[in-house]
Amino acid sequence: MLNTVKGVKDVFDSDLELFRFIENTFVKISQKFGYSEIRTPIIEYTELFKRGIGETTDIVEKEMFTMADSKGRTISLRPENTAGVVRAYIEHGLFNNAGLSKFFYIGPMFRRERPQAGRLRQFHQIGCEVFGANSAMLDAEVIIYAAQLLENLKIASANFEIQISSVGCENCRPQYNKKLVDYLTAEKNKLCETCNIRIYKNPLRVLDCKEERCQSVIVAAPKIIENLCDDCNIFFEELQGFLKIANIDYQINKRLVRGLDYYTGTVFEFVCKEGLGAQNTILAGGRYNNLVKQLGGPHTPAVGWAAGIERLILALTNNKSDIKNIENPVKKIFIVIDKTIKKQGFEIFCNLRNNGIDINCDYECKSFKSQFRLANKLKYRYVLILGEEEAKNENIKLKDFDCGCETIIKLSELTTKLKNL
RNA sequence: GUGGCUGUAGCUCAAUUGGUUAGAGCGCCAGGUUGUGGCCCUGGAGGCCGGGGGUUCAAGUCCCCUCAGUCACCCCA
Repeated sequence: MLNTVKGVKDVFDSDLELFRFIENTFVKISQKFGYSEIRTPIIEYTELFKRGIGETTDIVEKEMFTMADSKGRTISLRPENTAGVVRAYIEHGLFNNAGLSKFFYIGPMFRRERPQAGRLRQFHQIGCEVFGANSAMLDAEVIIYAAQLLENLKIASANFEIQISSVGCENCRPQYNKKLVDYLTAEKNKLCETCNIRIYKNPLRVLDCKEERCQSVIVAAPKIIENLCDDCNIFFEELQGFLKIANIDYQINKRLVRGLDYYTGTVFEFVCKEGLGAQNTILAGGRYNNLVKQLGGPHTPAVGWAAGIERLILALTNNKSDIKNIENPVKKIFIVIDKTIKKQGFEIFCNLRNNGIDINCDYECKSFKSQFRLANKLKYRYVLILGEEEAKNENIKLKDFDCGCETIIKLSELTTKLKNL
């Protein structure tokens, strides 16, 4: 039997309802916050991700789906969307537009990882990117925007924690990096194997290690947040002030590290407290002031975040009572047609639909019993009955399943009667 | 990429120490008189027991490989 590719999923029925609920909610809030949608291609030249995300990151090093096109250039399925949006921003000269560029996006991303709870090879993200301002006020707004999204998705704030930090800028990060590497090198025999490699490859990530033996070293390690330059310190203080004004509860996580190279300054994560297993970050992002320039555009400060739709679904199906808030369209009219008068039946069916009535039937004109059973199973409330008698008398019977009562309606009055139900 | 657990009808699961035509519940389809749902009865369809190889007189059951799912590591949304 043919089945789906490993780590990907078909989405339908109630899962799809949840997808739509999240996407629709996100679009609504995005408009409120002044964001406009951008849709970039799912494939990009591999080089974009190498230069954007960082050549030594795990994502680029071993998780991308990459293939050669017929002319020998390599293209990859996007593993995230920031690089693509930045590329579009530069390619279309959007930096010439007045004011900020505020984008939101929705779409599939691809990463070749071993699937597990909250982690798929094709997963879906919603996210945003804002270009053109280096401002703590903006960073605060971006976090408020995310918090409001979760609130509207009915994910209780008690269920997640907002962690913030700063990873410094081009002025303070190199100095800190050196300090950290010196410290880690001195303590290297206390560290686990992978961390010993990390010291040289990506020292910041050591701080994120969960190995027992590394913990004592990590606790005493110099923290970037305590080694920021004046500008970064002021910026981070300012951000916290704005968050307080907006009544956003947050925690400073001194060990917060993002896995993508492009982050500078503010970073944050929304971490779910329970129910998501090991993959408990539902939303994450930060500032990346150098990426636009690095990819060939003018120096343009920027900030953004992304959230995994599948993880949001896990988070919101945790407290099941809240899912009821998703409105289901009420199914109303089902028409039962006698098989001897299919033609009249089909004509009435089409007319009603053309007149804006939501109507369904079984298309096979099976036994009345069977048609009624189907209408009931599909949760219709009203059933129109078109039998030989009704057809002869130019009328039709309407049955209300709720009360079981039936009324006869003249065909000429049918549409208006149904509209008033 | 590494490790643990799992893999029997559409779904949730049974199947004694290896032993005949692999079962149940739910779901699906049909019928329970002549044109009527929900409850209830009756009947029916539907399984290469994930795939391949091996041990055995005999394998859903034991062994190996493989694929998939799942959880964790790792990484990240």
